[in-house]
Amino acid sequence: MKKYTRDIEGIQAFGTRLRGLRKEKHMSQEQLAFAADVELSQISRIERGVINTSLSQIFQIARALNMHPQELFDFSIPNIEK
Amino acid sequence: MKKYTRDIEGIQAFGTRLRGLRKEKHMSQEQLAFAADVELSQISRIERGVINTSLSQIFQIARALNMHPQELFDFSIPNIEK
DNA sequence: AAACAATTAGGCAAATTTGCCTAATTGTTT
DNA sequence: AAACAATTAGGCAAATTTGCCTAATTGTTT
Repeated sequence: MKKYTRDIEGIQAFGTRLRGLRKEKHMSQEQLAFAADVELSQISRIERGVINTSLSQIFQIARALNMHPQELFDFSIPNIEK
Repeated sequence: MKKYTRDIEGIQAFGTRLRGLRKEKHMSQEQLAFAADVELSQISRIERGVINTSLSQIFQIARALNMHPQELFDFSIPNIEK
């Protein structure tokens, strides 16, 4: 049996961060989805941390928010200093 | 027919960045793979930009390199200021 | 409270990733 | 050049993501 381990905490932290940034910009999930060319339901899944999204969607979403991908990762990681 | 568009340039830039960081740390792909708990062939695919890897593997690899995920995205994005 | 907007939930199928593997190619050291 | 290490290439199957969709739930405004 294959193991598909994943960093659940990181995925959730990312989702929370995304939600915060989207709200700061006063965008609805639908607006972000349209701008990023990503499905509305997918934005919802990412923000809730139920999905392990892809590098490409990270770039697409960052661009839709008009920010650098690094900003999406601007939260603390245990035992790692930025 | 479904379209699975992707940001090829971003994916390749990320791979190039990862390779640079790994070499800076004098690690082989095998060492990085072991430390990140990601398959060796997967590291190879990511660095070559042939695959659109996941958020979780980004976190796993960053941790294996002992750095914040933001560092993996430390390259310029057209028309976006950091 | 009613009406509306926004978000969540989840099913489905196709596309893609990922782990596992072996072989081939390329790079490095003696 | 030979020997070895490192990387690339790619096939396969299972797991997962993603787009597309409809319905249910939650939040907001009047």
